[in-house]
Amino acid sequence: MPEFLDLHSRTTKVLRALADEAMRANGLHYGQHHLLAALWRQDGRTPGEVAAKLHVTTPTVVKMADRMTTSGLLVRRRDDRDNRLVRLWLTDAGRALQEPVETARRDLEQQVTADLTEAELACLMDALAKVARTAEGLLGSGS
Amino acid sequence: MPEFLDLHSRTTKVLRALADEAMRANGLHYGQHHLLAALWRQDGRTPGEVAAKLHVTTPTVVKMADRMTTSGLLVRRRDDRDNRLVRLWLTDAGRALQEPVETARRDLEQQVTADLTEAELACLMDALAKVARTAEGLLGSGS
DNA sequence: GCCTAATCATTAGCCGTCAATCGATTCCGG
DNA sequence: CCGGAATCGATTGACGGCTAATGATTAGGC
Repeated sequence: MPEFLDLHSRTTKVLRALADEAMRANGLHYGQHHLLAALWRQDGRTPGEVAAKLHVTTPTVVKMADRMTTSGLLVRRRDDRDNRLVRLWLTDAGRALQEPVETARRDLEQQVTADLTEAELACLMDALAKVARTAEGLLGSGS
Repeated sequence: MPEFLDLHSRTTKVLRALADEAMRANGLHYGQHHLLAALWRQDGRTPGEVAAKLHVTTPTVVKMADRMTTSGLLVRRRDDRDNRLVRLWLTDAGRALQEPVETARRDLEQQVTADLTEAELACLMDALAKVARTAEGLLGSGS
C-alpha cells in the first residue's frame, strides 16, 4: 500500500548498486567516498566531526576509518593540544582519488537523471527536500 | 556536487530511521517487515522466491529467516516433493502482526508526504519511477 | 588543587546487504 | 538406468549502519 515508501526503497537499492559499481572501479567501497569527500573539503577532521557531516554515528566513521587506514587512504594522528581527539589525515593515495571519483559521481548523477526534463528534475529535488525536512522533524518525536 | 544523489541518500537515511523506529514499536527490525509482507501475500514461499520479490539476494532472506524463526515469527519446512526446497510458513505470531504493522506503515507514508500538495506528490512519484527505471537499465551494463 | 562531570574515541554486538562458494538434490541425455 | 549438468538453499566473510558500554582525557566547580 505505501506507494511512496516502496518506490523510494526500490530506488535506493538500485542507486546504491550503481554507486557501488562505480566506486569499486576506483578501488573504493560504497560508503568510503563520503568519508573521503569530507576530508577533501577539509583535511584533519576528527571522527566526530566527520560523522556529523555525514549524518552517521561516530562508530560508523571509526570502523570505516579503520579499514581505510589499513588500505592506505588515510592516517590517524592524535591532536597535539587535546589528547582525546584523533584527527584523520589523507594520504597521497587518498588525495589522488578525488578527481576520478568526483568525475565518476557526477557521471552517475547525470546518467540516472538523463530521462528527466528540467522541470521534472526541479520538481523531484524540491519534493524530495520537503520530504527529507518533514521526516527529519518527525524523527525522535515519535518516541 | 551531485545534488540529486546526495539528497536522495539523505532522504534514505532519515526514512530508514523512521521506519526502524516504527517497526521497533511492533517488536520488528527494519527489514523483517518486507519478508513478512511477502508471506502475508502468499504463505509458504521459498527463500529464493521471497528474495526475488524483495529484490534482495537469497543469503539476505536466509539470514533474516534464521532470526525470525528464532523469534517465533515463522517456521521452516522442507518441501515434500522437492527436497532441495525450503518453505517459510508464518506462525500465528507472524500473522498477528499484519494489521498493526500495515497500519503503522501507512501512517508513516502519510506523515512524510503530508507537506506535499497532490501535484507535488504526483510529480515526485513520477520522476522517482523514471529514475528507478533508468537506473535499473544502467545496472550491469557498466561492467 | 582535587574530584566530579562532560567529551571524545573505541569496542562489542546486532541487523541488513552483497558476492562467492559449497553441498545437496533433481532433471535430462544417452 | 546411470551420470553429468543445472538448480537451489545454506554458509562464509566482508561492508555500512546502529545502540550501548568502556576507557581515556580534559574542563569546571568548589
